[in-house]
Amino acid sequence: MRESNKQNASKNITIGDIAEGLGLSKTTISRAMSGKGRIGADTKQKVQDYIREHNYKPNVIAKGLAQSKTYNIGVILPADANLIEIPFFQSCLMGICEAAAGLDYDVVVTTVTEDDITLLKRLIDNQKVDGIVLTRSLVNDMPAKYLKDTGFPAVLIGSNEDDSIIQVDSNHIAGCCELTTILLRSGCEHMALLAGNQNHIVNRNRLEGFMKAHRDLNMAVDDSMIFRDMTNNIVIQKAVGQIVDRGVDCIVCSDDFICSRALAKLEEMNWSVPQKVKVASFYNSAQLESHNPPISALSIDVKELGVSAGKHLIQMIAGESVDHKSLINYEIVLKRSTN
Amino acid sequence: MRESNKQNASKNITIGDIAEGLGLSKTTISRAMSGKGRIGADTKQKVQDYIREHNYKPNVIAKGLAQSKTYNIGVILPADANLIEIPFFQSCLMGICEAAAGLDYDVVVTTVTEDDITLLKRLIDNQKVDGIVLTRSLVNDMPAKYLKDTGFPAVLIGSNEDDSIIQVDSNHIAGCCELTTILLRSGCEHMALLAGNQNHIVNRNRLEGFMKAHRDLNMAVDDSMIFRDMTNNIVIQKAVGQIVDRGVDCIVCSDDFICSRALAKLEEMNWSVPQKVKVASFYNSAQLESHNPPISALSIDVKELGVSAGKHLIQMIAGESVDHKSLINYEIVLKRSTN
DNA sequence: GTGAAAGCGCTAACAG
DNA sequence: CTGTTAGCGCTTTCAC
Repeated sequence: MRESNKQNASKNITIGDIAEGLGLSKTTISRAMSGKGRIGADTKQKVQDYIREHNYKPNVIAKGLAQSKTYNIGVILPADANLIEIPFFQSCLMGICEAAAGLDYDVVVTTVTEDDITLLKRLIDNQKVDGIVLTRSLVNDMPAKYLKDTGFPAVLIGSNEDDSIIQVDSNHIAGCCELTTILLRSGCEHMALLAGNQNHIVNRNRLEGFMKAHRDLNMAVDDSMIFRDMTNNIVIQKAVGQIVDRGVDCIVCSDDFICSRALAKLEEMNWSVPQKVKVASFYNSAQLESHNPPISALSIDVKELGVSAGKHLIQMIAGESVDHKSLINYEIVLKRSTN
Repeated sequence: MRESNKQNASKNITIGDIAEGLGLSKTTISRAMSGKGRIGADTKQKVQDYIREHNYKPNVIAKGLAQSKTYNIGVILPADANLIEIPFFQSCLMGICEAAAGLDYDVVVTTVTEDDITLLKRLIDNQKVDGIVLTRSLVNDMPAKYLKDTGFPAVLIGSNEDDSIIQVDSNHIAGCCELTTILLRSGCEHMALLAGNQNHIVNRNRLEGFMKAHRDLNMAVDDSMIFRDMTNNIVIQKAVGQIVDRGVDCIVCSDDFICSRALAKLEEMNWSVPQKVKVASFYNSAQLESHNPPISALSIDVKELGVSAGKHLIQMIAGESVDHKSLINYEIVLKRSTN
C-alpha cells in the first residue's frame, strides 16, 4: 500500500512514477524520451535504463492530447454490398497497417457508401485521426470532395480528376494500353472489352487504356464490342453471348470478377480458351489463381499501394511535402489464356 | 483577435468556450451533455441549443483520458500471406465497424501472423483500445493466450478449447453434420472430405461435423477419403484425382477456395457435377457465386458475426456480463451441385 | 542541464 | 441545481 509500490499495481506506470522513482522532474523524463531539448547524457541513460527495467510504455493518448495529435490515421472502406467481399480493399488495408505501425501510428477504419459519408464525418468530428486514406475513387466522390473542402489531410488510393488531392495509384491507362497492344500485335482483330462500373474512375481508365492502344496502332475499335457497367452476372453472360456471335477473338475484362463470370459462360457455350477466343483480365486477384487455363492479366502489388499511401499520409501530417501523384509499378503477366 | 471570436477560428470549439459563452461552468456543460448528475431542464436546453447552433463536437480523446478509456476497440486481422485475400475477415470487420459506430466506438485494426503477435502487444501497450476482437482461431493461438494471460477484455470470432475466453461463432459442427447428413440420406455412399488447414479450429470442427453425421447414421467413414490440410492447389488436385479413382460419389470441401480448385480439377477430368459426383462446400463466399452448376453450401452471415462480436465486446467493456459463447445461425443452401 | 507551472479538453468528487 | 477544484498523462514555455 505504500507509495513506492505503485509500479506493482495493475495500473500502468506513468511518467510521474519514473520522475519520483528517479528523483527527477517529469520534464526531464519527457526530454530523455523525446530527445528534444538539452539533457545530460548520464541522466538520459539512467532514465532509459529505468524505463527498460520497469517496462514503461508512454501513454500515446495523453501525449497526443498534449500535442493536439492522435497518432492515428483513418482508412475509409466502401461498405456497398456489392463490394464487401472484394479483396482489393483488404490488401490495401494490410499495406496501410504495415506502414503505420512502422511509423508509430495506428489505423482506425470506418466505412462509407456511395451516397452516405456520415461515418467519415463522424470520425473527423470526433477528432480521432490526423488524416485519412481513401481506398476507392468514384466519379462524383463524396469523401474526396468533403476532405478537400474541409482541408483535412488525405491521400487517395486511386485517381481523381481533381489534382489537388494527393493520389497513389498504378498507371491503369498505361498498363491496360500495354496489355491491349500486346494482344493486338499478337494478331487479335475482333477484340471485346467487358468494362466494369463506369462510376469507378479505375474502370474508366481501363477503358481509356484499351482505346488508346487501338488509336496508337491506328486500329478501329468496334463499339458494339465494348460493354460498360458489367456489374452482374446477367449482363455479363448476355454480353459474352453477343460477342461470340459477332466473331470475337479476344475478350479483355476489367477485373477478375467479370472475367470469372465470362469464363464460366464461355465454358457453358463450349467455347474453348484460348483456341476459340483469347481472354485476359485487367486486374489480377486470387480469384482466378488456379483457373485452367491460367489467365493473362495486369498485376499490381496492392499491398504496396497501401504502404505507399500510408507513408505519404503520415509524411503529410508531419508537415513534409509529398508528391501530388505517385505511381506503383504494374506487371503484365502473360499466360496460356492468350497464347 | 478578440476572445469572443474564438469560435470563428479554425480550431475546434471546446467545452470551455461554451461555458464562457453561456456564463456557466464547464461542469454544467459536461452534465448537460452526459445526463449524469442533476441539472435544470432549462439550462440543459440552453446548453443543447448552443451546442447545436455552434456545431460543437466534444473531443472524445480528452473525454477518454479523463475516464481512462479510449472508446476504441481493436480488431486483429491475420496477415499471413495465404490469408490476405480471404473475404471472411473483411466481412467480419464491416460488421464490427457497424456495431462500434452504433455504440460510439471506433475500430482500430492491426495484424498478427501465426507466430508473431508484436503488433497486438504494441496496440495494447500503447493503450489505444479498450478491448480486442480476434477474428481467427488457431490450435495454439498466441493472441488468445496472450489476452487471457493479461486479462485484457477480448472476444473471439470463432471457437477455442479454452472456455474462459468469450466466443462468437456459428455452430460449425452442427452445420456440417446437418449438411453431411442430408447428403448421406440422399444416397451418397462414397463421400470424400477435402478439409482445410487443421491448425485452424474451424477446419477441425468442420471435420468433426462430417464425422458425426456418419456416426449418427451408423455409417462408416472411409479414412482414405478424408484429406486434411488441403492448403494448396497441388495437394487438392492430387486428392481429387485419387478419390475419383476410388469411386467417390460426393465431395465435400471445407471452404470455397478448396471447392473451386476441386471443381477445376473435376472439369479438367471431364467428371461432371452433379452427374458423376456431387459437390458441396462448408463455407459459402462470393467466390463460387456464379459457378455453373450452383454449389450447395453452408451459409453464414459473417457480417452478423462481426456485429455480434463488436456488441459483446463493448458490453464487456462497460462492465456488463456477456454470454461465454453465442452462436449465429447458419443456413443450408441446397443447389444443383448435389441434385 | 534541469525544474516549476501551465495547459491539452474533458470528467468527477466535493461543496454549497 | 450549479460551481470549485483536482486530476487523467503528457508536453512545453519559461525560469534558474
